[in-house]
Amino acid sequence: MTDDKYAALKLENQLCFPLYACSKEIVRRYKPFLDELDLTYTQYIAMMVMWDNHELSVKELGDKLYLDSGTLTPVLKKLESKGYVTRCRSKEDERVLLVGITASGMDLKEKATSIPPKMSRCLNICKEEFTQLYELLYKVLGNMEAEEE
Amino acid sequence: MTDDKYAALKLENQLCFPLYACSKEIVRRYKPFLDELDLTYTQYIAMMVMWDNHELSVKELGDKLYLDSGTLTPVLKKLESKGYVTRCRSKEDERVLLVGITASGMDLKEKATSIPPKMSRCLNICKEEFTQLYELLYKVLGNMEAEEE
DNA sequence: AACAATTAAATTGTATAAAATCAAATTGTT
DNA sequence: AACAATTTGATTTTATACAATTTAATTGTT
Repeated sequence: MTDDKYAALKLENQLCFPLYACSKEIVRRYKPFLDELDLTYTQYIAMMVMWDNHELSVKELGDKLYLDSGTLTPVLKKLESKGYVTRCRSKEDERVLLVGITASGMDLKEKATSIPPKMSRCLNICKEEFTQLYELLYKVLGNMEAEEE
Repeated sequence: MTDDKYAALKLENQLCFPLYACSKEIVRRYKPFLDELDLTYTQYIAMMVMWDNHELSVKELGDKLYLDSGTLTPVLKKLESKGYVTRCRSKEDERVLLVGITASGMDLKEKATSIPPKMSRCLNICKEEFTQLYELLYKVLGNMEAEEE
């Protein structure tokens, strides 16, 4: 019964499903912590990139986050309305919209330092498992990107 | 610089991010295959459960898929409109909405058998890595569920 | 210089997701 | 039986996501 012709169509034999479920669950666990900063998960990972890069284009941000302008435009407008980032066209190329971090946005980084340790406790996995999972996920991501050739 | 006080806030040191990105990318890879069946990814995993269970409540379906009625109600109405499932209240308990699979819904299973092998090629990972990743993901899911106590 | 091709964002439309609230039905307690 | 508490699904609201289209700007070619 486990190797019938339909075995590959069972939910419990999928890799995509635990990935999908795990991703959603983790985002859900972040919510109470992120609520304290008044950030959503998408806004949080966007801010993470901004904390490290200070200024970059929507395109560059999208490449790092695997998100396109359809998703990023409203997220960035929200972050702008909260005063964490600025949005202005590049002088060199008017097509490019440069996203810059504000002083207030940099201040938020300090408050955010409490989040990673809280989430670590939530995941409750050891260092070896973290590394294994991390490497496998980036390998799969790499495989898929390579496929686009 | 890698172990400064902000290291844990870098995107490349997160586990959540490759999980989130990987999940989205995989769902995106499914799209062209699922388009042939006129199913979205969420509809596809819902059908997977239906192919195996034939009839169950929205609650039971939600428990299996980690989704609540807010997400499932529109998905199931769509699947009903396509003629793949039926939706009717339980005679024993009128609060319960039973989802049942139709003959047309079962027929779809045959067409869907082509999908798993296509996705396998897309992921391009060996059996050992598949198993490792699978087990790590279910372990994390289990840890998070256990935490709810 | 003229203009086709390309590129970057924004917009539009469809489908998720999750939290919060609501309504109806059922169960437990007295 | 009366009624409070619980359970189930639907609805509403907010925020993603992504495909497809549009607009504006830039680049490449002749």
